[in-house]
Amino acid sequence: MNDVTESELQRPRQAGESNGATRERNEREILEAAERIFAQYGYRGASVQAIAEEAGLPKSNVLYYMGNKRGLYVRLLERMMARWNALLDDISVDDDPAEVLEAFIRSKMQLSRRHPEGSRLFAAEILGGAPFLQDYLRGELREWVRTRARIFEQWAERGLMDPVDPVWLIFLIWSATQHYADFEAQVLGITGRDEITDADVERITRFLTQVILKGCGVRPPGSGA
Amino acid sequence: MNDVTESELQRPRQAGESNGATRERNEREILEAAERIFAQYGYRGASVQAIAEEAGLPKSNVLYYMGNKRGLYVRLLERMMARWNALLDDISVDDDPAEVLEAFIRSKMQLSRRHPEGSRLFAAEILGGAPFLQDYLRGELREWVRTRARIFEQWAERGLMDPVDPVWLIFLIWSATQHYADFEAQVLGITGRDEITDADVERITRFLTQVILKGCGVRPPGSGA
DNA sequence: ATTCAACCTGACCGATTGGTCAACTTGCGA
DNA sequence: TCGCAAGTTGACCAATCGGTCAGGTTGAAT
Repeated sequence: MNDVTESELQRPRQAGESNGATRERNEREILEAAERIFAQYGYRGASVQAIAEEAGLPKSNVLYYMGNKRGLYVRLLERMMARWNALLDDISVDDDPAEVLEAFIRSKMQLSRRHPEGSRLFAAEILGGAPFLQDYLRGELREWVRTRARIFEQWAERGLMDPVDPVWLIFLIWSATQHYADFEAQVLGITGRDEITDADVERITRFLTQVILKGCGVRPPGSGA
Repeated sequence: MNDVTESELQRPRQAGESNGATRERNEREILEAAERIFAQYGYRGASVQAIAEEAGLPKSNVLYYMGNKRGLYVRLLERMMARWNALLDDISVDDDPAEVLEAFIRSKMQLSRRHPEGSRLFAAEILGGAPFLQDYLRGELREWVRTRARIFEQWAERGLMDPVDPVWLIFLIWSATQHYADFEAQVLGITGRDEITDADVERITRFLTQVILKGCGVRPPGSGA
């Protein structure tokens, strides 16, 4: 139909308002609310009405900004994928395995901690068979895993770590770090706490780093070449 | 109202049928179908209609047997809890840590493999904040974890393993083993396979056993006292 | 003062939701 | 042959679903 970018370039375009500020603010609040609701109930279980109430807006207004439920959901998934893709973006065979693995565990933990709803949204999508993420899993993410796996293998060849299957090692780290966001209710229920503190996250990070590094025969950082 | 057990004892009770066989068969098929649907869509996202179609029965028939959606869901959760409770039911401080940990990892992997839908159902429930499982998590399951954790601690005191936090160790094993059922779509998408075979499960089990045991300083089985 | 795009929203739509109910069939025991 | 509980199911209900739309308000630019 009409190319938005072009028409925006042709004319100043924003009237009836002091900027794109209203849109920006409302969209942000809708996205936040939707992330919570979708994470809690899944795609089908979440209703636009519930998202609207969470955002403190009429349902019509939510649909005005987001078009439809499906588009809103996909937009949230893409936002989360972008956050994930930014992780461990540049590692090389010449890096120190211990440092890289620790950085991976740490940044993954922080991603789950900073965006627990996004993390749960992702988990719910995959739990349901990943109907919207098939292409991403079989494309971008597969490549991401492959390149890292190759580096792990080379480390093993150089004797810097045990010859464990690198893909399953990545899955192990993924699952362990994901757990504290996705199954927060379980962790809290069993430990008897009422929230996970920053100190907890730090302890968990250290625990996972220690066990996983030792478990695949990587010497801890700073123990020389 | 009426005590079913008593009236069943007073009279043969089953008429209009050759046994309780019809009920048994239909209930089994409904439970199977419901497990799949609830696992895929979550409690809210699943519809009784969808469950009925999956079971090949009219919606009315499903409700005739199960009463209502909520009861059906709770029944499935309880069935899965019973399976979980049967796990690692009797361990002692005097057992070999390596053997116990390997048995734990192995039986947990097999539980997830044998009942992938039940496993995903459980995961979806917890992901949504465990609205139906609060009591279980804060009660039975907490005790289960505590008693095992105490044994791990004693092993550490005896120098049979590193002094790692036993609760987080249990969570690590839980999350790693759970992953292959819950995020099967992700594992398949990334590895490029179209199913997880028994051989895969065996390899993953060995990988996890090796890394986790080594990671917390447990000597592999058979290396003597 | 007029214009106009952005913003806002109640009313409404057909479809689907969980659940009820009454009428029906089935088939063994007496 | 008849009684009777178990089993079966289509019709129906109010509530909610995702989505549309017409008719409004707002406010900077002209």
